[in-house]
Amino acid sequence: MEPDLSSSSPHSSLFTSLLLAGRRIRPLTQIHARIIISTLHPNRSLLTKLLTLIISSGFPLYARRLLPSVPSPDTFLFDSLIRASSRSTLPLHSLHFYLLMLSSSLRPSNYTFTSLLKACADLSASNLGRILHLHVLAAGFDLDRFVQTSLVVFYAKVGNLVVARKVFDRMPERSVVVWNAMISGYEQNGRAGAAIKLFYLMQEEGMEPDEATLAILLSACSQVGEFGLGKWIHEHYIHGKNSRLGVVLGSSLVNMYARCGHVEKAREVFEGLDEHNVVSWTAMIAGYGMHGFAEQAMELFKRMQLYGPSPNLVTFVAVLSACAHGGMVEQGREAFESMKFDYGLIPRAEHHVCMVDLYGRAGLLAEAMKFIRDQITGEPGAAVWTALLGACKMHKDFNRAAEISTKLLALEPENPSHYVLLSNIHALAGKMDTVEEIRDVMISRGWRKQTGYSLIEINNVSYIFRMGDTSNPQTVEIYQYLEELICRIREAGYEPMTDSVLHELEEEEREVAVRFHSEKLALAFGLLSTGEGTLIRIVKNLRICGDCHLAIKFISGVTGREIIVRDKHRFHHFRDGLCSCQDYW
DNA sequence: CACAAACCAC
Repeated sequence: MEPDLSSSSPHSSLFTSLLLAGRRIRPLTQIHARIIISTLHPNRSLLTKLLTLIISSGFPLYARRLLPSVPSPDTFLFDSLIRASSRSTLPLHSLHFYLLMLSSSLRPSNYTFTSLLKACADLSASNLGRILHLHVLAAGFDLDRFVQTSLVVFYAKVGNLVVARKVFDRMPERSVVVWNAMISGYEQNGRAGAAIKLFYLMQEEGMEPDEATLAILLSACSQVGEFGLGKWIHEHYIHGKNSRLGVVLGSSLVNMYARCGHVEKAREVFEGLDEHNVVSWTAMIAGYGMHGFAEQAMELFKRMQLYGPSPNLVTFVAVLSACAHGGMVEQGREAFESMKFDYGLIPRAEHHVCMVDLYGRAGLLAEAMKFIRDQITGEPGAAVWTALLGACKMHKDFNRAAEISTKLLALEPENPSHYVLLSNIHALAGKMDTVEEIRDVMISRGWRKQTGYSLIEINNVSYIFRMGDTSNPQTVEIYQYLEELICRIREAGYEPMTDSVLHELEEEEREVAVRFHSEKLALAFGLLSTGEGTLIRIVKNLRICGDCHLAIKFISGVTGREIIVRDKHRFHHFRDGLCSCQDYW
């Protein structure tokens, strides 16, 4: 008898049950039982659907046991299993199905490779993906647009931007999706400038950006503080197109405004959204947190708990770090307990780091140690020790610092930033011989310190300053004005903090006096170029140094200007001689 | 016959 697919057939009723069951393992096992006891011939497409759903519900091993019962397996069966695995929480199983597919002498299709490459991308399985690239070539799918796009995504995700770009450049036709993949690849790997440059190329080639392009670009703007472009995207593409602002772009905008220093504008966009989800709430809370506005962050978090969606792990990173930066120890502790007991979330390493930071910044170093002992199962990660070491530096607890740095260097002996931190601590302790030793080690390993720069935007034009910079046409005036400012703040009580700062290897070259640090130059230029009362915004790529922080506090006092500096970690709002970070950073 | 690639918060 021909299989009857009309609504009365038993196969069809099983199919309907499968669709109803969805990705829930219990109803799926019941359907499996019905198939076994029914007198029907096993039906391949029915079993394909069943196995796919079983994998999607997280039981790939169950599916593997069932697989031999599928009659005359075909490419579509394996493609479905590979695809379901690649999107599951256990993407590695897709490789197992691929090997079974090959050993069944079935030819892979272009669909096979898109899923496999996605699995490799998500697993950061760089070698495996490269081998699969060879399989793509051997199977003759290297000209398939979908496969090429997957290759771009894969190479970008594992950080091999050169090869990703090579595949991208060789594509005869590029969809908006592959443009987005390549731009996103740069952005994800910290190459925001390259991402923005590729977007300009995309425009030149007449390719229209879509929502995803804009979301990626807004992230790139956030990363480097390119407020001009971010604002232009908002006005030109989002506002200008008169389309309603969805929650995805809305969250990107909230993040962009906050990370470019416009936290009130971020709030305005947030309030204007028709729809809020956990991402938009989290973006706004994180925005307040990074500016040191812990009260506003906590107020919003309370509102979210009352009227918004359930906070997730990322929300708690934002909440805990806001508490840490605002010195709100008790509220942070409560939030951490609430996360576990009210929301059933299991804290991860990043939450532990926030808690250590919370106690550490507040000077409760013993409490931080106790937290590590009691709350962290297994060996704490390097990030936890880094946070604690930072706290030791802040509170000048050199004995504890020595103990912790031993653990840290044992865990990650090849991380240059640990050596920078250690060198700074020894400099603070006045152990200049050790500072020299550490510096020699860094030089011998060929570790180069990042050079610092500061960006300032005036009348929609960005200006960049490096230490001791003389490239600006107004250099003479800038340096003169800076000297004058320093005289004025010295009269107000400022004392340069040269000794410790000169040894901060991460900061600008120590050969150059602290007074020519890039943020001071940018600030002097900003004050000269703008009128009385204008807010000054500066973006710095590294952390602001202690001396610049002190000097800018005084400058905000003597000039009556409000100054916002974004450094590598957070924002500093200087006003009337004080900073929003409360000297905690 | 069907199935594919990019997209916001730390």
